[in-house]
Amino acid sequence: MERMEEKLDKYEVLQDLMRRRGFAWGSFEIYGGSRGFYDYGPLGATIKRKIEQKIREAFQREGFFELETPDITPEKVFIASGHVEKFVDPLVECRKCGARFRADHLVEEALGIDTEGMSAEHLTQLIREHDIRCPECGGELSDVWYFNLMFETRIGPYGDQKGYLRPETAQGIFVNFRRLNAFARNKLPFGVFQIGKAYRNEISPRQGMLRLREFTQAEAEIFFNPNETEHPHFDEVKHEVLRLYPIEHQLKNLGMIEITAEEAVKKGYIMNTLFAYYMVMVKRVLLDIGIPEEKIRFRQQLPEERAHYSRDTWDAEIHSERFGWVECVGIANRGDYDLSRHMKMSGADLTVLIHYDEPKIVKKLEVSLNMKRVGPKLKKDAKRINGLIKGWDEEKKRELVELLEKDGKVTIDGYELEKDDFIIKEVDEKITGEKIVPHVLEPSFGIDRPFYLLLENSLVIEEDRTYLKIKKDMAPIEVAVLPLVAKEPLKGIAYDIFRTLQKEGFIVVYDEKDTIGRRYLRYDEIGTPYCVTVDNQTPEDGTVTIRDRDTREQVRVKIEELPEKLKELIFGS
RNA sequence: GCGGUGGUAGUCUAGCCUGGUCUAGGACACCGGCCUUCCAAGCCGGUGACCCGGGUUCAAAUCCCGGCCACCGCACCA
Repeated sequence: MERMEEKLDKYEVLQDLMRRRGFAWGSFEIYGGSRGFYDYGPLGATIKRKIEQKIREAFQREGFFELETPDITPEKVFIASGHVEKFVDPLVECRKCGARFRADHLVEEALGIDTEGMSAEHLTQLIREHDIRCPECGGELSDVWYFNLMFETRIGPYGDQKGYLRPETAQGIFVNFRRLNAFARNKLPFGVFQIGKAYRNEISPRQGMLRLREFTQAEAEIFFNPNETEHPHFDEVKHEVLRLYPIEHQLKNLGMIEITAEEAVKKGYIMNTLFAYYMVMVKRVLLDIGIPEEKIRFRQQLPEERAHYSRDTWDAEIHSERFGWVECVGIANRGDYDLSRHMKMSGADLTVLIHYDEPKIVKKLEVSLNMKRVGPKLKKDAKRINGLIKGWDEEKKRELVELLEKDGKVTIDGYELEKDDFIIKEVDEKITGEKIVPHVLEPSFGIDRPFYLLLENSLVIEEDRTYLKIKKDMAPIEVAVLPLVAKEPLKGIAYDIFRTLQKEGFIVVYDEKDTIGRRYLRYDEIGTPYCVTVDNQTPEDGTVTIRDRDTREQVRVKIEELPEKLKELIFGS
């Protein structure tokens, strides 16, 4: 009970801190606010950019290409992607008590049947036929309607084209596949990423920043040959230990396991080294952002949890004192779902030619009519039937030849044809490669959730101070320069140091207000890792002190050495 | 969306039940000044609020209705 209060306390303290010191708060405050939207203040926006930058750098280290595509997207794209059909919940309302339910869940429960893909009309019909009633009050239920979680809009002044705000950034990458593939010079695998906004009209957003209607994602789509699922650099990461929570362990309540990436693949927990490689990458990015290792785990999604496009998904979850394990990154095997769907819908060729090491020589039957002989017989139909035969596949041609060998004749389209009516040749065909639809592995980072969880995990409440023990290079203000007292010559010297550090590229502030202790705590609270203090010794020997946020200890350094020293301390370089 | 509780300066809160004495009080924070030589010291001065919209009433922070937002429970979370 006491612990519960502490947790609530910490959450309250953090919410207060985020608002008061300019990290983040609910949007549109002066008009009463709107659920599911959050603003990033000056310090929050800085941290958010730093998180994005860490992810960007990680993707770039893998050689991925960055892309930027529109938020507003024509309907066709999401018909192809399945979002128009599948990104919906069938809802039903009780006419008596007004309670709302998932219609499919009610029907499944009442009749024990699979409702996957059923229309609203069908569900309504089933509810009427079997007189399914409100589980709360027994009242009559309304008709079923589908609620799509995408925000709709109209493109153009006459509303001629329907559009949606994208519910994921991924589709912008898939629809650009031909150009991206050309950019990659037709060579798999390659990765493309996009950092941008996505929108979901959540039925009931709650939990602060954890379920937003507009949020930022960093998604990478790795296009690979499904026959080549080994990552060439897996050796570099194979000893990394991952904390896994596989499906089976969830179903049988077996708890989590800690296992190296290599063992996880060997024992079949993770399907291949390609998948495992990117799980390690995701873990390292989260560590780089400053999430403590013990707060990270990978949970495999249960089949019924998976999105419509997913064959297998592992979520990187971060532990929150307040909310438990929170999904922050999804790593999904999307197979060829998206490219195949876009290929069908648009007619574009989204395949890649996979070259064989050596061209394959394949024996191939060429069968056609001997027009000289059959022409007079078939007259007008000769050309048509010839085309028909040429278009047959290998198997059908073989059958034809066998029949001719056996019977000496065959009937096609009402005409009886003899062996000599055909020209049959066996030729060698050189095949240089094979066209495949690439498969996709997708590590998809949320940005807002790690942002919140980074702050929550960084917040330290002590007897005499509350401070953000945020990873030093993630701090929104990296250095504060403080004259011990607001008097010359200390003020002037401090201000000069401030300008120098600013020009050196630090995010730095100058502050002379209030007593020194108060200022230290002011910067501790927003996570500033170092305060540079100009004291009475400074005018004498040109040294200042650097105070450490976490230990409160001070070291004295020469002013000229400050930029170098601070870079080393903050960025470790 | 449903039900419950709530919404007073940047933050926490007094006042609300029992309408007027509220020109809305306090603390912290913030701004200006004085003082101040290392971890939230002190003094002086200052800025700043009744969530929004209706209604009842001579009179509404206070009572009633609707909306919005927050928290809790339910439902939802591809």
